[in-house]
Amino acid sequence: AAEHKQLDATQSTAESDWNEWERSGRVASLAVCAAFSRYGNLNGPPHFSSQITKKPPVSTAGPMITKLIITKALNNKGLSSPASVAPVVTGRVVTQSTPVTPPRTLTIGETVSTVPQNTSGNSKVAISPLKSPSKLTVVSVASQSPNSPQKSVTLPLNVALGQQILTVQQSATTSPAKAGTSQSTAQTVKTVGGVGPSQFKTIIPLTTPPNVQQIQVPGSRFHYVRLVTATTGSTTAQSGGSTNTNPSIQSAKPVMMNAAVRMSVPIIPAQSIKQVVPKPLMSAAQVVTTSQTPQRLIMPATHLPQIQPNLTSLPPGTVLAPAHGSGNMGYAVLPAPYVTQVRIVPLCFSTFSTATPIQTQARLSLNGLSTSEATSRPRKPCNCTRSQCLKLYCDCFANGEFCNNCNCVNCFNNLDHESERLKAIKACLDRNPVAFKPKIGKGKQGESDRRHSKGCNCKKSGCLKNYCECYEAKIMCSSICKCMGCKNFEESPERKTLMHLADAAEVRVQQQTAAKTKLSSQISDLLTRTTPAVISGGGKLPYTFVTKEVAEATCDCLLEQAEQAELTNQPQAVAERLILEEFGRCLRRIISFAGKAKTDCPINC
DNA sequence: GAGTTTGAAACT
DNA sequence: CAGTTTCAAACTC
Repeated sequence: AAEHKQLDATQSTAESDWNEWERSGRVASLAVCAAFSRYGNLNGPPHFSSQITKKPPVSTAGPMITKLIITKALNNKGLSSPASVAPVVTGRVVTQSTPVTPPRTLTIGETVSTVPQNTSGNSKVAISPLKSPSKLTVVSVASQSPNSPQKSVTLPLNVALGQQILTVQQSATTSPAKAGTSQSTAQTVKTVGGVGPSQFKTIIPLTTPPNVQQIQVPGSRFHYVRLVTATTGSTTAQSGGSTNTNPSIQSAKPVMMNAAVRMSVPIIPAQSIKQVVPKPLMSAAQVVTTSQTPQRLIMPATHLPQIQPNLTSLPPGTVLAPAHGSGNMGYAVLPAPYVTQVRIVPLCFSTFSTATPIQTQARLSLNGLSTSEATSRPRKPCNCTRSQCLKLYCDCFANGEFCNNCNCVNCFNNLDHESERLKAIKACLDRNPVAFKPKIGKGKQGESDRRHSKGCNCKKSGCLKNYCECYEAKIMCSSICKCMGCKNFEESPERKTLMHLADAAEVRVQQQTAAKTKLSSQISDLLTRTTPAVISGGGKLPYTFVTKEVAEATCDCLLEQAEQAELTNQPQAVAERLILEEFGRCLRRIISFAGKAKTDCPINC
């Protein structure tokens, strides 16, 4: 309670910026994934492990914390069984034997439980995409107890908005005997706020120190946070759990993003992770209702603006008390950038120790790429030299991000200087409670255009250079600007000229980029295809004629054979033979034309 | 790449 | 709150 009071004192001056945080995409789009336990083995790339920087995993006999990853569009590759997908219904906690029922909206304090029939000891958590309900990913996990029932949880991530509020908690002391009758043995999914299924947030319990991993997703400008919480001190988890009867659980594939967003989320056994969440900016907390119970984080699944007003109006740091009878947990709301920072070290170095501090922080493996390589929201590296990156001069700091791959000198904007960083954040908020609020927001009510929240103060640039924050944000100056000689208004001819020039330049850059890419591809292709051309008497070998077009045509032929075989219900062996024969014919044709080309072209072109 | 200009942030 | 200083990005050469 005392802590809450303190939080209240510091945050009470801050306006409710939650919506702004979300609008800016700086609040964690919370990735949810589920139910890790001592036997959990959501295996990501085996050579990676999150490095906990502050606290080791805590063994607890208390309520099991379920780890969730809400992802965007997903595919269902890596499913242990297609059957796991079919019965999945969003919005419910279901057992594998639970028949399909429509999603429903749950309210805080409400517990929806299903009675597990199966006590195989494995849980399956189906994770639905944020925006595409048509694709699901099921991540196999194991429950804490080897005897705990098999479950599937499908998170009702919304089709269009993906605003979800979910709480998933699971009893740690599930026994098979009780599993069939007790609600405490079932996972509980709560939708806070009691709104329609289109709007949710994600609530992650914090009863044990969760490990939060910040994930940057290619193609997404949102931050994702993955929570991985150690639930027991058992060391058997890393060996995969001897009592796990479902081998597929051991081999669950990383969650894959589909379409443009392809991301492999390495999911690591909780026990192998030695990471804790850096303390959130608790000085900015606000106690809504006091509670002596553990706190939880509330983080939105996406940044989308149409979020539940009753929750989104809460400022970061808000602590919510639970509804009576809903369990003994409070909730805290905070912006993701101040939640955590991730460190990943290869397992080959060490699983638990010797963090490689800054170099590896905030990098997660995304299909083999580090986030710095894969992120689609490139942030310019800062070059701060004197501010230690702890003042708003630093763009990274101002954006609530840790410095990563920057060129800064004497940087304190990292986990190694977390206390200084938190002090600096507090100082900034003391000076300006909305210091971290995006400067570019919606205008007044009724105004659809974006506008600078404070307005600019330009004097010499005419607000037509990037010195001007309005111009830089590609918005026009407004009445609240105090600029002099402003030319950044709708009818300004200078502005129009600049815009045209900028557009033309952008087109040129795109064209050049495309040309470079094509050229690079062609060179690469040429290098791989022509290397052996000098042998064999100076003539090109036939396979050097396998151009992309030829390869595609060949594939078409093979596919056609496959389809024919399928249509005529040929056995697989026959189908394979047909395809191989077709492949042989294709090769013969290529060789034949290659020979002709050699004959026809005396200069060996 | 070095030096200059600019305006926001920080300070007084 | 206004004036000044500091700072890092934008810009120019």
